[in-house]
Amino acid sequence: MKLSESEENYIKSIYNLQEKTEKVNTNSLANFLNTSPASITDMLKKLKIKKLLEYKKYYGFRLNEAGNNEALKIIRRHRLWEYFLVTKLGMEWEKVHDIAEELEHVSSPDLINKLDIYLGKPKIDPHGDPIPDEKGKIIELKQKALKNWPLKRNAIVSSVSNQTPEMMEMLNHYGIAIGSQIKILKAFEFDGSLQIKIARNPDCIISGQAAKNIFVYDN
Amino acid sequence: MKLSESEENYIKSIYNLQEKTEKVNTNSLANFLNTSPASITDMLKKLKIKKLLEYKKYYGFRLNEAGNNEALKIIRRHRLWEYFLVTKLGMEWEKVHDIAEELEHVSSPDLINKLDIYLGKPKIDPHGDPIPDEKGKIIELKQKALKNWPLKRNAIVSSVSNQTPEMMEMLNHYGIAIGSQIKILKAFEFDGSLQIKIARNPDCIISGQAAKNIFVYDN
DNA sequence: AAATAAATTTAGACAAATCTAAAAAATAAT
DNA sequence: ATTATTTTTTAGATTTGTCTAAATTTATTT
Repeated sequence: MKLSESEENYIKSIYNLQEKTEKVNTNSLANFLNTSPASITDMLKKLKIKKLLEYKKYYGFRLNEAGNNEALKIIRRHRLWEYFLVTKLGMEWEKVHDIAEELEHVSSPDLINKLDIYLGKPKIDPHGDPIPDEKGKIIELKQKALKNWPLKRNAIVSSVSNQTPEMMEMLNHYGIAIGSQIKILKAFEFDGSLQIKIARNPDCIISGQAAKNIFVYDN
Repeated sequence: MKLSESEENYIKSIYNLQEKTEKVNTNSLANFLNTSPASITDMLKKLKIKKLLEYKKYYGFRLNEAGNNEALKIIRRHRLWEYFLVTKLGMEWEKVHDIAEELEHVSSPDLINKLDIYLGKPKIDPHGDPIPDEKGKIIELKQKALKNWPLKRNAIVSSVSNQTPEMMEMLNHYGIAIGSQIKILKAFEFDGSLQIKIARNPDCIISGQAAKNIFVYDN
């Protein structure tokens, strides 16, 4: 299926939001993409016509199987390019996202498969996210960044990727350590910050930055 | 200067056509880009407003210095990606053009400079065309593909890149050999074929395909 | 040099992707 | 169970890049 750059961006974003919630709603997608809710509705109609979306007016939407497959192709391209930028060009993993965002729209399957082979068919990208293979299959990670964890689901802290003294100090302060029980109570879309509950301590708020660096797995 | 993908395509095409003729005209650019002449006029107005073009209504146009610099940046990206596709991903040089055409619009200077370093700052792309450096400078090649040679300018055949028996047979037939005097009398934009004069032989027509593989230099 | 042909530009229309403001529907609150 | 609030959709406008058809300008013929 031939998709415009814009359609691809919507599909990818819906896919990403679906990781956290069953059904996606207009406002959260508008917020995520920095567009108006009206634009979202417009695009939803198009994607529904293209049969990539389950969408009932006023009641939210989600990708159907075809939509999911398209999303996985886009994500595969994105993550392979990120891997390339970090491992071959020596860019820092915090800085490659925007460039991969552009490269991902170049959609020649031959290019992507050759790139995949050249990179040694990596399974995980520099941010710790899995890279779909040519069939769209992704390895199941027990471990995920806390920022990608669903709301209100218990987890155990498995690792911390940015082990600076400042980071460790903060974790200490909140009583977060490897093995801690953790649960997200609320996610603020505005800045990615999270209200969390650690073991039996009182609730606390951590930044989106911190939430990218704390990894957890199922309880 | 921030340019749209479309603007970039026009600028690059004008640059390429300028290699062969002093002033470019509406119809030849329309033909080159497979659009209508009316679309060309529309875009010329925009590029003139952006001060990238010298353009006098009805009398043709050409890039000014700013336009040339933009063109060189786009061409640098295009040729570096072609080099990457051939030398790193193992694609064939006849097949990389379309993909490079898409990749060239990703315009992060940091990306391109890191790619350049990674590739070893190549000076010539897989088609034998020079790659502009970060300042837009290109090495002066005495040797150029015949297809890029200006009309009615004497040249000497310096080499032939596709030395298949079929190719050699044809060259033989026309009396084309290394060292032959050669001159283009007319170029057919439709298929890239050329009417040429070799030494004192009668005129003949060669295909665009052949014209890509015959290299010449100044007399 | 007047008529014809070719090239170029203008006028007006259209699709894609976006917006703002207003209307409609669903949810929450009293 | 009404009312108020929030969310979502519609209506109508805008920008970019494109088109066709008609008008204009330049070039070519006779």
